[in-house]
This record gives sequence, structure tokens and C-alpha cells, in this order.
Amino acid sequence: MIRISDDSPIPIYQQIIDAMRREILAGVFAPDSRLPSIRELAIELKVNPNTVAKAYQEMASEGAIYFKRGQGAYVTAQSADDLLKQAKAEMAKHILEIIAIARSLGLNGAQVKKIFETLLEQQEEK
Amino acid sequence: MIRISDDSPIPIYQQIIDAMRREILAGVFAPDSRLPSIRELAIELKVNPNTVAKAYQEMASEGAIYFKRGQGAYVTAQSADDLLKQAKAEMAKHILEIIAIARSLGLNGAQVKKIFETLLEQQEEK
Amino acid sequence: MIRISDDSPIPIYQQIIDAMRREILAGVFAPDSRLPSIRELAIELKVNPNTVAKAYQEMASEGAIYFKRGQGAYVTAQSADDLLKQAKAEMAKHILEIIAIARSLGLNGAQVKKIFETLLEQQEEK
Amino acid sequence: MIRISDDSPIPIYQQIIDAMRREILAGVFAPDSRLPSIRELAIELKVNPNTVAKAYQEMASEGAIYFKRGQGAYVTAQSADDLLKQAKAEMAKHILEIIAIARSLGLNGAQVKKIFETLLEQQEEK
DNA sequence: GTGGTCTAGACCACG
DNA sequence: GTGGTCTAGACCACT
Repeated sequence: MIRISDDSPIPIYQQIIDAMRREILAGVFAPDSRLPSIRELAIELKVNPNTVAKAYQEMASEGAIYFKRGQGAYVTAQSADDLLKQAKAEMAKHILEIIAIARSLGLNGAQVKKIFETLLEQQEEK
Repeated sequence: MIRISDDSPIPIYQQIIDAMRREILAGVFAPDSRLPSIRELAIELKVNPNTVAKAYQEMASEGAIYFKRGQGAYVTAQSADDLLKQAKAEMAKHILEIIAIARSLGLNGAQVKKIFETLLEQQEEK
Repeated sequence: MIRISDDSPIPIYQQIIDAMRREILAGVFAPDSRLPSIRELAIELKVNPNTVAKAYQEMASEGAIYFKRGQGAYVTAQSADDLLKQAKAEMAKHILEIIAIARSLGLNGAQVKKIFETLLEQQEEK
Repeated sequence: MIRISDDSPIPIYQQIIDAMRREILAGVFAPDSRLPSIRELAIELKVNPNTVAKAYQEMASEGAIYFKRGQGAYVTAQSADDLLKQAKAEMAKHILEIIAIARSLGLNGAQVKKIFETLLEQQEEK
């Protein structure tokens, strides 16, 4: 199930994209399997169909899914592979940000690593 | 001094805040010292004065700086400490994001740590 | 026989019409000969019968085929001639499009001709 | 000026894209020059702003234009070059179609060429 | 039933 | 002023 946060700064259609990406990666939706229809998902998420359509459209233009006319949306075959690369790129971005902050604090790599490990442990306990 | 990226997804006012924070942390602006005026900074950064004003307002509401009527903006005394906390909070956010992505890929803590270290080394070489 | 592309931007019913036209022109279906039934063709093409029905309806309204009650669809007698005209009209449409594009590039007739010949040779080699 | 045909089968947002592409190619909009704002163009074309926004969004995702926050849309530097390639690709598609039709009629290359030239002359006289 | 297009109108962030 | 997001609701083509 997908949870949409209405008061998040992240646009709803982006939240849908993120959620679908994760489900595809997790294997919930196998390659060439059918995704929920725009209308179905819109009702389930209590969101306007246009918003879901925008999310699907975006994923289609990225090549992660494709449409069969009159039949709905399907997962692209190599979708999971591409998504994995994208996910890694995402993580790299965040690490870049962390490094930038660390530098402004005058921290070196070893210190950054330590902070990361500490936070990682804290998060994992939850 | 500060470089503003016009086509970054990060709002200009936010870029200004980030930059000022780093300069305060680095000691460029000491506690109770006067910051450049809105107009000066706007001209220097080739940016709309409203944008600089918004950045200063935001920082003032965070308590990092304060205004003296008719005299401009000054750095708050304990500002550096607060900024450090904020910086750590920022880093924590990014790490949270990384963990969230890693989990959607089904990775465990050890694997995440390894990826982080690898990426960290790659970035540091640059 | 006929190949239907499921992910083409061209509607399936249109693909069926195009294919049937070519087969009639090629003499596969002689005048007044019986076409495959809607159900048969639907099964053969792995397509919804409604889609084949739409294609046949469309062709019937163009006069290319006609229905005998309870007996199926038949090729119209002068159909081949009409189809030839239609085919030429189709080609004319495409040429019109090419000219429109060429004009927007500021090319004159001689230049368009040359481009066409070059591309034609390239395609024929395949 | 752009003319929008309301009863054309081509979507309005696509017509806008086509028109803008041609104007960029024709040099009406130079690289890094500002395009009319979404609202302006919407009023001029008597069309809903969302429709213009969709056209602009599409062009941006293709890399033909880019947005400066709060300032409007601008033409990408190498936009004209890319558009030229796209235009040639478009023409190639049409030629492919023509050849496919010609083959179903049993025509050879020389005959196709002749038909093309005849139609080209007819069109140019208009 | 499916998605695609379009309109109208609202609210928001950014400059 | 700029574009971005979202809703509501309509109509259409395709299967």
C-alpha cells in the first residue's frame, strides 16, 4: 500500500512515482505486469486522477513503464535495473550534500564516516 | 565570495542562506558583527533585493541573525553553536534519505555502510 | 500473415485496415471473395473482436468491403482501383508533411528533392 | 504568430510545440532568449494556460527550452541544432511510410521518386 | 473499461 | 509578475 502525505513539501505525483519505483524494485510489480489503473489508484489514494496520470506519464517518459492502449500501464522489462542505477545516483547526491556540509564545518573524511555510522545505527534501532 | 547558481533546483534565497551559514561557521562573520546590507549583497550576487531580503528574514526567524533598526543585520552571539546543530540535523536528513533508499533496495546496514564509504572516497578524490 | 504491433502509436484497428488494404491490393483477397470472419481474424491476431469489427466497419463505410447478412464480409468489386487512389492519397499526405517540415527549415524544392532521394536510397538498401 | 486549429486531430499542446520548434529553427527565438510567458501565450492563442504549460513542459523535458524560476522560459543554446536533427528524423519516418505504401503497390524506387517529384511540384505551385 | 486532452479555477513558491 | 501543483469535471479514442 502507498501512503500519500498531503502536507509534505514533496508533490503528490512525485510521492506516487517514488512509491511505485520502490514497489517495482521490491518486485511487487514484476516486469510486463500490469499496474493499477489510473482511476483505481486515484480512488485508493484519494487523489485526483489527473495527479496519478501525471505520475504515470512521467514514469512512462523515463521509460520505467509503458502503456498499452485501452489496456492500462505495464512495467518495462529492464525497469528494475535502470531503477537500481537511479537509486544509486540518488544516494550519491545525498552523500555529496553531506560532504559539502562537512567541509563547511571543517570535518575530514574519517569524521564524516563516524557521524554517518552513528546516525545509521540510531536509525536502524527504530 | 558567494556563487549563486541560477539554474539549480535549490531556490536562490536558500542558496544565500546556505552560503551565509557556512561563512558564519567559518568565522568570516563574527558574532555581533554586521552583515552586508540587503542592497549591497543583492548587487554583489546580481540578484533581486527581495530575494536577499527573504533570505535574511528567514535567518532572522531562525535566530541566526538579528536586525538593528536602521542599522542592518547582525550575527547572533551563539549563532555558531546553533548552526553546528543545524548542520548536523541537515546531515541526518540526508542520511535518513540514504537509508530509506537502501531499504527499498533491500540492503542491510552493513551494505549501506560499505556503499557510503565507497562513494565518500570517490567524492573526496575530486 | 498480418503482424499487429501492440505498442505502436497507430491504433490497432487502423493497422488491421492498412494490412487488409495491402492484401487486397496484392491480390490475396480477390473481388467478391470472402474475408476471414471477425472472430477468426481476432483469434489469429490475438486481438479483441470489437477491434476487428471496428476495422471492418470502417472499411465497409469506405466501400472497400461489404457485408452479406449472416455470411460475413466480402471484397468490393472495384475495390482495388479505389484502394490505389487511397494509397496515392496516403502518399500525398506524407509528402505534404515532408514539405511542411522542409519549409520550416527554409529549404527550397530542389533541396527537399535531394534529401528525399538520399533517404530513399538509404531505406531501399535495407 | 501561431495559429491553433481547434478541430484538428493534432492536440493543441502538440500544435504549440510544433509551432515553437519552427520559430526557434527559423531564428524568431534566438538561443537564451526569453519565450512568451505561459499566461501571455495562452491569452494570445485563446487557450487554457495549462495547455501551454504542458507544451512548454514537454519541450523542457526534451531539452529544447529551460526555465528560470520566476522569470520564464528560455531557449536552450544548442536547441536549433537538435531540432534540425529531429526534423530530419521526422522526414525520414514519412519517407519510410511512403516506401511501405509503394511496396504494397509493387512500385520500385524510380517510380516512387517520380510520384514524389510530381506531388512536390503540385504542392509548390500553391 | 482504459488512457489522453482540455478547460476552469484555486493556491503556492519564487523573484 | 513567473511557473508548479492540484482539483473537478467534461469529452474523446481505443479495446
